[in-house]
Amino acid sequence: MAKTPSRSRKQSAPLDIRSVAARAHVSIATVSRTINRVPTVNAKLAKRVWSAIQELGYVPNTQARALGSGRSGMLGLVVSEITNPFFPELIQGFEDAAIKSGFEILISSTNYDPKRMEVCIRRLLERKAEGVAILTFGIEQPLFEQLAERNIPLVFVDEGPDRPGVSLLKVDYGHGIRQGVQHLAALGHRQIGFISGPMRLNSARLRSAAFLQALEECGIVARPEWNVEGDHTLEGGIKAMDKILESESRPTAVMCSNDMTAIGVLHKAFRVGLRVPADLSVIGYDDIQMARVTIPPLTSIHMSRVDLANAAVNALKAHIVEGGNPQREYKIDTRLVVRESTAYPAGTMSDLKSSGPGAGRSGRSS
Amino acid sequence: MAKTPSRSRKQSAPLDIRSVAARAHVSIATVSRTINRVPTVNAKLAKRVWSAIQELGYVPNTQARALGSGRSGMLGLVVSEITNPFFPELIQGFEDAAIKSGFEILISSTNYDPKRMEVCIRRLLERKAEGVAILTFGIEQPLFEQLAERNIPLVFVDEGPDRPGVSLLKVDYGHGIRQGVQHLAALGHRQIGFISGPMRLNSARLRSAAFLQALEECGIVARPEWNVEGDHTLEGGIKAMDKILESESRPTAVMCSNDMTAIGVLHKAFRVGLRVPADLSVIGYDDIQMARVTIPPLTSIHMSRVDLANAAVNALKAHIVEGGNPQREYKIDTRLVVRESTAYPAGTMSDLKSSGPGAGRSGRSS
DNA sequence: CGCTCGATGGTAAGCGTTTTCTTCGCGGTT
DNA sequence: AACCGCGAAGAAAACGCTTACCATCGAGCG
Repeated sequence: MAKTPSRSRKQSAPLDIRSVAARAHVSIATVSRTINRVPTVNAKLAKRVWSAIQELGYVPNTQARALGSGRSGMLGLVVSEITNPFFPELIQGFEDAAIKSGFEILISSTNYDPKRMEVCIRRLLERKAEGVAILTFGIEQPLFEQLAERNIPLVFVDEGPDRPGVSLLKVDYGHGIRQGVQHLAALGHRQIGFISGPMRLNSARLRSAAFLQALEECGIVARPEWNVEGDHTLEGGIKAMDKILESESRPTAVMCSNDMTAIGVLHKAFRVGLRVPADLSVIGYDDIQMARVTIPPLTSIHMSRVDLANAAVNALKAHIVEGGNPQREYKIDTRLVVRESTAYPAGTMSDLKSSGPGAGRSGRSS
Repeated sequence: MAKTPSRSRKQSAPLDIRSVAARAHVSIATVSRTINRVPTVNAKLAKRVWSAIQELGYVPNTQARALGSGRSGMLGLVVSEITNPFFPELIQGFEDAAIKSGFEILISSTNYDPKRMEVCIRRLLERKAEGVAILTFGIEQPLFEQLAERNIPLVFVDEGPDRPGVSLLKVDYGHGIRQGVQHLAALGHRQIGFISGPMRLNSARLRSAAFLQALEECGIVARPEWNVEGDHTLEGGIKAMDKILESESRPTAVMCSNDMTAIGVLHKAFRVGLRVPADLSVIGYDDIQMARVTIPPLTSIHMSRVDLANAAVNALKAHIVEGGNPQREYKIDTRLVVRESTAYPAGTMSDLKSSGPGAGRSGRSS
């Protein structure tokens, strides 16, 4: 296959569409049409063009393409922090979905920093993203006004401005959380704590609210001192657990607003010698991959990254390619995944083997 | 001036450089120069231009810019899999460094899939990346020939083709691994296993080799049945540990080629009731954030993502902006971080409290 | 006082595509 | 046989910006 004349040292040929045209003895218009698979080009010519492309090793210039066509073919994806395992999984899904729909993606992570966020937005604007998914689970919406004003299709999680072009991914936090609380209640827990995410994120507020409601539905009274604000990080989980342990009595179970927090809690429990789940049951949220291998494996509420990503891409695509006034909201559901960080509270492991949905193994407490 | 008045009617303003020029009563050249901070523009004019930009909310079109200037301002970053926590941390660092140097980044993850890799490369080519860092720790170099042929500055880890424009990040695996082995040896371990990464990755081979050498240096004999190939994933770690446990005797310590593997090992140990570090010491590699909160916290060999990222960006920058024939290799060092997954092997915790570098707490073995 | 020179700002020629508009060739009507 | 229509390919005009080159103008100098 060594077709390169081996002497192609310096800049040699510009290697643009023109050279392909010359090589194939057609006009550049025909080359362009061929590349874009316009059906009207004669099969014979097309073949010549493809060969020329092959032989020359020609690669079209995306920038020029975008400029000429006015279409960048890019979707923006804004996430909060790439180092939280939840997001890479989400990014992966988004990328797959985007590629499947013929788009490329532009990733930006804001690190919860408004300044960075502005930079992100500017970049998306400059690069002429055709649609942007803001999956930060936050409320920095005002910042995205610039995008909305330019009529760029947007998709937010939970809530966003009511404008044409803006879609919403409505996560049903309630369902999973209710399942979680019921699971704990069925196991016999009555003392349940909650570590929320940063309350400026509405996803965190919604989860917190869902928790309180579920608690109430189960007839359990919430104890404010066991309801502490975390920040969705490992350290935040540790600190929050610290706080909970400071209160005079401690809960028999703790539910967390995300898995990183829960892993922090697991760690803290380990530090202070609390056995999980014998002495303390822990439930996470998100069900990241790591949850399967924590010690013990973490019972968590699953929120599908793939569903989320697909919904986001579909929402954007609906606006970009189909146009019109498509569906505005997309439901994302959540569900409890029982593993081994939850069990009967200590001293309760009587003989109610029958109850407790899915809590097969119980505590290895004495 | 107004030679194309028929325009102003259509869909609002085109909001291009022209409109800014008009608003500021200067030529588009001046606007361009102002934006690019060419020093020869009169301060007064510049100010007018900036105001106009501000008032109009003008945002330059990157594609047009790239096309006009022939500079895309993009650096490509190719990683293996974004869902392995090591990489997001690396990406973060790379992005920060790139931005600091005035570049934007284009991320591609290959998922170890040659086909995906080709797509990545094509994308980098199409987008005219000015330099590409291939931080996959693998050996898919042949695939990157296309980039090299087009004289795009490249940076590889460990080894790469000896061409002008190609830089190498030489990771000193030996140092950290030797420290790790010595640490284990000092604790009294003589039965040490190793779980490698996929052997097609040369980083994995190098680590494995470094381990064997360090072992020899310490006068410990390697046991083939304890030296198994993993794949740098959680599941891989679990499976590999499975295999090790199948052998008739088991090692008192296991070293892993990365932290994910080690976490898998921790999990497996938990499953079969082996206490870490009392019954089994475990050492990871990479020192990802998660290593601090595993149970027990993981002793690991630290390889700085930030150093790696900075070196990569610097290497590329050296070629792109400085040109010439800059430094080809960049050293990245590694070092042991002792946490709590390593201790005296069971039955050895005599009274040698003094020895054992940093192994303060020993097993809580009986 | 006329001339040259150095700053500055403007004009216009690209950059590599897409896409509209033309042109051209050809088979079918009348 | 002249004419139409039609489909396919070419010519050329954007696309929004950068930048080489040129024009202008005030100032310094002989």
